Amino acid sequence: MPRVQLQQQQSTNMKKGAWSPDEDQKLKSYIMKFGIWNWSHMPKFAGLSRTGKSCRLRWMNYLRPDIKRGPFTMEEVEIVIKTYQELGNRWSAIAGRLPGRTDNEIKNFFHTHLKKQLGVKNVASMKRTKRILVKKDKDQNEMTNICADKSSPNVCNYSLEKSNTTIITWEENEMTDIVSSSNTVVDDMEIRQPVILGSNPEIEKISTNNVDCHLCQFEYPHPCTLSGLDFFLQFDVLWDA
DNA sequence: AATCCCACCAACCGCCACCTC
DNA sequence: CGAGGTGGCGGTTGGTGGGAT
Repeated sequence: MPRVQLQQQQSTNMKKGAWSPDEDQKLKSYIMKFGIWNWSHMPKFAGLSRTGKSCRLRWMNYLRPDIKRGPFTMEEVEIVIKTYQELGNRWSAIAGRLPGRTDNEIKNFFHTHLKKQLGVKNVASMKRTKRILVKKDKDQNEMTNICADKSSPNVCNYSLEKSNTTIITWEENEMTDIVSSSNTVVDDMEIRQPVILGSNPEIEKISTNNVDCHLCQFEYPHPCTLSGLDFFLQFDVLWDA
């Protein structure tokens, strides 16, 4: 049987939805006793009618003993914002810097509290962010065909071989715009290599004097000295308004 | 009191990378 | 080298609760 079909069949026979306290107890006690050996096969040994994926998610995001619950502290918010600026939407990497917090929790927090303020408009742009970062991780000196969406007239398609130029997304650029617009908290913004946007939905807004030029921005990660906490506090004010 | 709206968050889904055979 | 299995990641969805009307 094809893999996808098998998965679908297994999926339909499995329980879905919210976990009951009984299921939680079964999974927790099984893992405490036998450890994690194989998520796919564990459920039936634990007496659960759940997929391995579902069990893994429940354990990782809720049942793990080292999970930290409750509202985010200011320090944690600062780390989230800083790391997002640095890494983009790599939630697991961000979670790695926040002991006890899960990627899912951080992602939810970001989407409910920070996304609007940071100007993240759509999923496609976030996917681009990921693609760029993966490429950078593999080869710091090579950036090729980063802007994949050739269907849009506003989307570029560059090939930059061994260049110091960095491509950022439109949303990252907007973040930079937000930061740079605050004179009170930004005290040192050094312009280095030009940055080419991955996508610019408002390309016609480009001006020639670089004041609002979205093609010439700061190196990514830009050397902004604005702390994440200040950044958050700014938005806190906006939320209250 | 009823309804609507919205924020929150747990959970699901699809995709991808890695590993093993 | 390719196929299949598994784990991990990120986007999205749907249920729920609380506030507003």
